[in-house]
Amino acid sequence: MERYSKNRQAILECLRSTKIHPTAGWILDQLRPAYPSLNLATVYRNLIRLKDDGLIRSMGDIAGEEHFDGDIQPHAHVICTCCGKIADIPLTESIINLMESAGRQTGFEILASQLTGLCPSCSGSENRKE
Amino acid sequence: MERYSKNRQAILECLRSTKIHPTAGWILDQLRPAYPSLNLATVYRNLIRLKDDGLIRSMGDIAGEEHFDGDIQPHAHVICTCCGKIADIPLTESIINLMESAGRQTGFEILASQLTGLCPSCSGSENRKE
DNA sequence: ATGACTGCAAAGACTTTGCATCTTT
DNA sequence: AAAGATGCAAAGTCTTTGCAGTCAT
Repeated sequence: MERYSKNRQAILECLRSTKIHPTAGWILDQLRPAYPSLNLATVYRNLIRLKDDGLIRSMGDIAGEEHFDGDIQPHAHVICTCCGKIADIPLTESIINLMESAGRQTGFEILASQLTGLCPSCSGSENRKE
Repeated sequence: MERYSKNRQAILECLRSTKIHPTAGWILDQLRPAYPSLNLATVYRNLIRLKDDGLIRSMGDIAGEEHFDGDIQPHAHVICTCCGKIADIPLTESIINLMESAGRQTGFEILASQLTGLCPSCSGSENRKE
């Protein structure tokens, strides 16, 4: 069953050591120098595995690509729906309360809060894109 | 420039008349009976157009597909990261406050709040998926 | 040895694009 | 007639899968 894998370990560490919320491709790019034979399919497979094992979390698809997060503590993000930029926001008590009350209301087990909108750079341009 | 299009109008009305948050494919399925020649590419093109025009809003990719929302008022969703199920939650004052304060903190123009987690059906099974 | 893990290439799923044709103005 | 909108098919992205070879136990 569970078996050690240098690749998987590297992927997990890569994810834990960055503050950005990377995609499979970004992780591959990071690890390629040290693991020249590493393959994108392997990255995907291990990300799925790590996610299923609860060691990482997926942020879902953002701007067409799945983003992952090495921080599995409940926390919050702000995401630009235009360019995909992601910012962390501190997990205030009001957010925690919100997550809890929404969970009670809906029966969901709320794990993360993603506020979406337009980042400063997109806010001006995208509103009237053209 | 802007020109009337029966297809675009139908897509917009379809989106406004449903409470689910559909994908391009779902919209096509709905409209096919009345618009037999309607094409998926046309649906996509018009969704992009309507989104750029600010008449609809994208919820981003959920479970691999982009979902759209005919309700452009700021509001909140709960999304299951396992099966993609979407639930609306009433826009309470605490959520509004949260969105505003996050906006101030990050400089983003916050438009929606998406709480993610596991729905009741996935909560039991997915946690220990296997 | 055995079964998990990997690399590679092929296949999938959803979305976008090119182009000739049809519509709206 | 002119410019936008559409249908169809081809091309693009990102992701998953099949398979034979490799590695950890």
